[in-house]
This record gives sequence, C-alpha cells and structure tokens, in this order.
Amino acid sequence: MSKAREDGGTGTLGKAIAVLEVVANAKNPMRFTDLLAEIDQPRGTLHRQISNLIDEGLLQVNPDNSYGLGLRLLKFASNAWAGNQFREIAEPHLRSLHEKAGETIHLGVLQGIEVIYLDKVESRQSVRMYSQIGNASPAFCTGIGKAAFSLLPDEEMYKRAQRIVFNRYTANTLPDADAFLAEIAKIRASGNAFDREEHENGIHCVAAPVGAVHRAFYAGISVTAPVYRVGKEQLEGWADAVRETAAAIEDDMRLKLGPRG
Amino acid sequence: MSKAREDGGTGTLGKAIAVLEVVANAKNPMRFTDLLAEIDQPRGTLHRQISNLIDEGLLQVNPDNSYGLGLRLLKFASNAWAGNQFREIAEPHLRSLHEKAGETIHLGVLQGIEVIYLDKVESRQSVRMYSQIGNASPAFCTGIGKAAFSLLPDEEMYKRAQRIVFNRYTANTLPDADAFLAEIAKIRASGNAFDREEHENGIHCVAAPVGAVHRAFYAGISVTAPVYRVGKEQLEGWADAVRETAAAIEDDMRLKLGPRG
DNA sequence: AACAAGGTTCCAAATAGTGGAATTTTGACT
DNA sequence: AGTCAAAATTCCACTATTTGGAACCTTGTT
Repeated sequence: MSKAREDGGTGTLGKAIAVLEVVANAKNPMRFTDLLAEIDQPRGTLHRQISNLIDEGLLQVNPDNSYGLGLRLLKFASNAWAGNQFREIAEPHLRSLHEKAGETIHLGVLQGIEVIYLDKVESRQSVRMYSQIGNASPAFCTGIGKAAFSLLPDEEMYKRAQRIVFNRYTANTLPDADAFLAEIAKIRASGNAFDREEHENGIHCVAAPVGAVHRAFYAGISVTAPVYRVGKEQLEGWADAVRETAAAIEDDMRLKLGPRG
Repeated sequence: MSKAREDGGTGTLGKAIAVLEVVANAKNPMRFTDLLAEIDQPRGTLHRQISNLIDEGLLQVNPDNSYGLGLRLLKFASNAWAGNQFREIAEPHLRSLHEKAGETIHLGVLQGIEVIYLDKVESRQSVRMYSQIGNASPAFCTGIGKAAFSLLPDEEMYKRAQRIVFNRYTANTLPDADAFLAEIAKIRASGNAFDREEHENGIHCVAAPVGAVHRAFYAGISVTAPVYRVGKEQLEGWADAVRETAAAIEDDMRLKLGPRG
C-alpha cells in the first residue's frame, strides 16, 4: 500500500475528507489500524474523526470492522449530478456527437489530477451507469484528462503535474512528467488529445477540451472505441467533430449561463 | 421555503455537512444570502464554511453565483456504491424477485427519516440510473421506508417519528404520526409494508424489511407497479415472495459477512 | 487462562473556528 | 455613464473545539 498521502487541505474539514479519500482509494478493506498507518494522525484524533464521519453518514462500519463510504454520499451525488448545469447543457451535444461517430461518448471534468466522468452516451446500455459515471481515472493517461489539463494556466499545470504518480498501465502509458508536458504542448497546438491505449490495452480515444478558464472549470469530451473495431485513421477522422462539439458546448454555456459561464 | 433546519450534528464537520444538506434540498438555486437566511450562522462563519467546502470540491459556484454540490461527491458516491457489501449480496436476490414479479424492484436503506435507493432492477433500462439510485424519498410514505422503520427499536422509532414532516403528496398520504405509528404496528405484525399511492398517484408497492438490527442497519426491498397495470390483489399476491426474498438476503448476509452481518 | 493486538476513552494544552463590524464588490436604477 | 443599495468578502480579538499522549478496555488467539 503506497503511503502517498495528501494532507487534508482546509483545516478540520480537510482532514475529515482526507480520511474519506483514503477509504475511497483503498484497494482492500481497511480497519482502524490500517487507516492509522495510512493517515498520520494520533490514534485518539483519528478515532474521533472516524466517529464523526460515521455520525454524519459519510462513513460506515462493515461487519468485519473495516470501513466503507457511507450511503449519505449517494444522496449528495445524486443531487450533484442532477443539478449540474454544465452536464445538462452538454447532454444534447453529446448525443449528436454519438450519432455522428456511433461510438461511446464521455464527458469528464478535471478534479485535481483526476478525471471524474460526468456523463456517457453509448448505444447499448449494457453496463450499469454507476460503473462509469462518478468514476475517477488518472488525468495523465486519459484523453479527457490530458485535454482538460491543456486548459490549465501554466503555473497551475506545473503544480499539478508534480503531484502525478506515473503508474504504468500499458506499454503506451506516458512514463514521466517530461513526456506528459510535451504531450500537453501538442494538444494546445492541435486542439485534440488522444489516448492511444495508454490506460487500457485495446481501447483508444480522441478528446477535446471544454472549459471556462476564468471560472477554473476544466473539462473534456471524448469518443472512445476498441482498437479492433476502429482503426487509428478512423479515430483521427473524428477529431474535428469532437473539437466542434466541444466548441458548441462552450458556446451554449455562454448563451445559457451568461458571458461568465 | 420551509425554515426546517437541523443543526449539524457533530461539531465543525456537522455544520459543514448541514450546509451541503441545505444546498442539496434547495428547490431553487441558492446564493449566499439565501443560505444565510436558511442556516442560522453569522455571515463570516458561513462564508468561511462555504469557502472550505468549495476548496474541498464538495461545493461549486455556478456562473450566477448560486451554489451547487461539488463533483467530488460523484467520485465518493461511485465508490460508496461499488464497495457496498450489502448491495452486492442483495443484487442476485433482487434479480430473481424481478423474474417472479416482472415489475420494478427497489432496494433502499433508511438514512435518518429518508430512504436512499441503493439499487433497482427493471425490465427496460429506460431512465438514467442516477435519476433513481441515490435518490432520497421520505420514509413515511414509501413502502421501503415504512418497512425499514418497522425494524427500529421503539425508542429510536419514536425519536425519528417526531422529526417527520407529514407533507401531503396524495389523498392517501398518511396524515400524521398516529396514523404512521399504527401503520408500523401492522407492518411488524404482518412482515409486509404497502405504499398505496401514498407518495405518487397511480403508483403502489409491496415491501418487506431487511436489516441487521444490532448493527443499526435498516433497509427494505419492494416491488413497485403502476395501478393501471397491476391491481390490488395481484400486488398483495407478491407479498410472500417479497418477504421470502428479504429473508434470503438476510440469510445470505449472515452467511457471507459472518453472524454479526 | 493468559496474552497480544486492535479499538476506545480521557483531559489539559493548543489550535482552529467564531462572529461582529468594517470594507469591497456587484448590479440595478436612474 | 453615475449613483446608490444590496450582496459578498475580509479582518481579528475572543473562545469553543480539536488535539494527542497515555491509560484503559475488548476481542480474538495460542
């Protein structure tokens, strides 16, 4: 278990959320002592933080004394999703892009150095929604992630890039910050990001950034397809359509949310 | 706008979450002053709390300066759902109940005086998942809610019952605590709860409680159907199957999670 | 039955949150 | 454009809340 902790940001609340984050990212069930090892806080303190989180319904105790995220979070997320203006505006554009490309469309926003998937349009609703929406993936090896990153002001971009841990998911995964930043430069120039089997073997995608930079809002959309069905050329052929859809979403936001949207 | 506030439970964290709750429950977009009116805290304090929530990604500012829940909640919820042992164990049982009844099956857990929907099995996946899973409904006018309530120890039940606001959703909605508690008594005797168009006109359901009382875990399952398609008798005909499924889930939990499950 | 590991409680000291008031920004109306 | 009221933000002495070390229980194991 990597001891890659980020100290909670803002005071007491930050520390509490940091506990949730550790529980969320844990690969195997964590009991009290496991959390204690991961989060460097004194026993008593951590214990009370956990108690509070449980009282608030943000954390749960499993029968084996391990912890899981609390179900109150579901209610909040349901509201967060339903009430999200950006998602609402983007949705019809995603649908029309899906009609053009015929492959799966994703909408994701940058949250720190991760991409959180906000919406998805696919032909056959085979998989449960929750298996994708709300999922977080590393930004550095996904099309949307790299696209969104390319919108960041330089200073912010370097700061976040430093926090990235360059796990090797496939042979194509970008190995380090240099490769990553070079890639971002290309994306800024072309307006399109690609994920060429960098996160998952056999899956590639074209993406484009969508954002409202002055509001520190960084997102992206993508067309994702399996390599066996869609070749490199065909994928690249969608690049313009993806960029145009991204632009249409931005226009629509300005229209519906005012010039500051 | 009802000024029905519950003061955050546990210290600083509770107050912060109370803000999220207000934003989540708000019908129309809330700006700073609106929140200030709803949450009785001094300006400065509320302002900092909001700032902290935004820093943590739990709250967002919309272009019109109103607040919405932050997208970090989606990631947490996605984990909460995927990692939920109860949901995982219940799922196959829900499917087999669906095969028997042919109508929509819900799984929900009691959270305070609300039911949060954890899973759903229906024939045609017509509606987006998020529109149901994670949704919260009042416990007092839903089958699952009343079923779960019937598991509560008396003291706890009375305490929670006092907090219920008996909104009238339909002509059949239970009007007050007396009617509600009488209903609970019937459910305890029979093992089944019904929602006879109490929450939504034209929709009724049979439910049964599922729980692990010594772990303070109160849930329920239901078969829901439109009145025009499924009559009262047919609905009542499923009561046994629903109860048996509930029992099967409880057994399975004991088996897989140990006797304390 | 005895032990160790995991989990819980306590309380003086320190830190982080509070809240009233002053300041700046926003936006509505001449 | 200019003026003004309402909304949003910042500030800082005060205080309540969190902190963290150590002692104490509880659970499961040899």
